[in-house]
Amino acid sequence: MYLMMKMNNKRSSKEKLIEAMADLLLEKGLASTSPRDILTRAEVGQGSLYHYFNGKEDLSLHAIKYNVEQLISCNTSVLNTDKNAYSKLSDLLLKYRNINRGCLVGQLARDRSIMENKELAAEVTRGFESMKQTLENLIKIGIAEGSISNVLAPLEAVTLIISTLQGAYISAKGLQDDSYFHLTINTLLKIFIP
Amino acid sequence: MYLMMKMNNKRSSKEKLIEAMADLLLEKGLASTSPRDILTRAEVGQGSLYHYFNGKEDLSLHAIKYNVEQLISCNTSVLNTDKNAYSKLSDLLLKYRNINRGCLVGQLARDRSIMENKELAAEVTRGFESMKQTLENLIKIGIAEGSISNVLAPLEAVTLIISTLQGAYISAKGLQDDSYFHLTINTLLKIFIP
DNA sequence: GTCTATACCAGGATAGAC
DNA sequence: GTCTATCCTGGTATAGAC
Repeated sequence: MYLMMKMNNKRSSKEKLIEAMADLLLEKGLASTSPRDILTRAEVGQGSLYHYFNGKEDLSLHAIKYNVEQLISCNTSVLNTDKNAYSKLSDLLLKYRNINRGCLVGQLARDRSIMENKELAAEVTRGFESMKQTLENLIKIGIAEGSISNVLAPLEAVTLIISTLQGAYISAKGLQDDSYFHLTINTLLKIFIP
Repeated sequence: MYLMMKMNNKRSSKEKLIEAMADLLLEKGLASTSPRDILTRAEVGQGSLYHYFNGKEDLSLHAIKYNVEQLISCNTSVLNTDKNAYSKLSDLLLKYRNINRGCLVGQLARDRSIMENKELAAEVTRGFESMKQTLENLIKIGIAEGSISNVLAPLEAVTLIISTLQGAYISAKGLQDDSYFHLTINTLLKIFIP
């Protein structure tokens, strides 16, 4: 019965609001997203927003958590394959990545309005930490099994990977040429070929 | 006489406005910077803003140009030393870089309001192209003189460097730990040791 | 050129009916 | 729970005096 509710594709107004906001945070950012935008996207009335949440920032917290969970579950599904560590790394950096939408947590970290709010920032940091932990484990396994080069220590490798991934979106944006995203990631991967 | 004016530290209202806006774009971004913010920072009255410029976005264009010129002249001064190419690369990535202010052009590329305006975006892209060209020349010289490793082709190297630099700011922000900025840059530099 | 006053609109939230 | 009406504030720009 409870499962039925979750599986039902008729989402509640509350869910619609969270998902709409989660999208909008990636698309327009917190400051530029107005209540109007949210209501239009969610297809619910204004009453619902203020019934379920204490305003925009409160809804943001739920939306950010939603995005972080999405990222984590996405990463988990990549890890649960039987490829070698290097292939998994490649998948993490290229699969499920939409250059227009940007990184699920990176976009949030770049949002000043979000990072200026301690509560919201903490949630974003949780996402980054998770990503970092996931990558660190993966690198260690890769080095052990020989599919990933050991030129860099795991922590160095992880730091480089996360930064480069985040920056790849920005370079592509700044140069106004999306091909730089893939060029960057492919170059990055090259470094880890044993 | 004309030089006198330029050397005079009594800046004109117009210059004050451009410099104030240039700062604010890095600090708060375009959308979150209001005319009030600008006037306060520039210490000029409201009349001046609309006398010299056609509103906020027009002023932004001048401010962005100002920042791009700053970056270029900054880079030029690093290149005009007699260190080897590797040392210059290291200086470019670490000197004159303020983690709180962010990259002079990277911050602008991350600003949606800026990049949505074709004219403003073009100026930001000019800054990126300049950075890219500067680095590419430097890498080629470094490879030729033997101070920079040739494991990566110049274009690959440049792409990786720019992306990683930009992403380093974001990782530090997302993880809420500035030490990741330097860890990232130092790891990046390691790759280019011959 | 610079100032003050004014106007207008949008963001964000509240109140009370249904 | 959801809707509509209303309200307050601040961003942005204009007008006209000096």
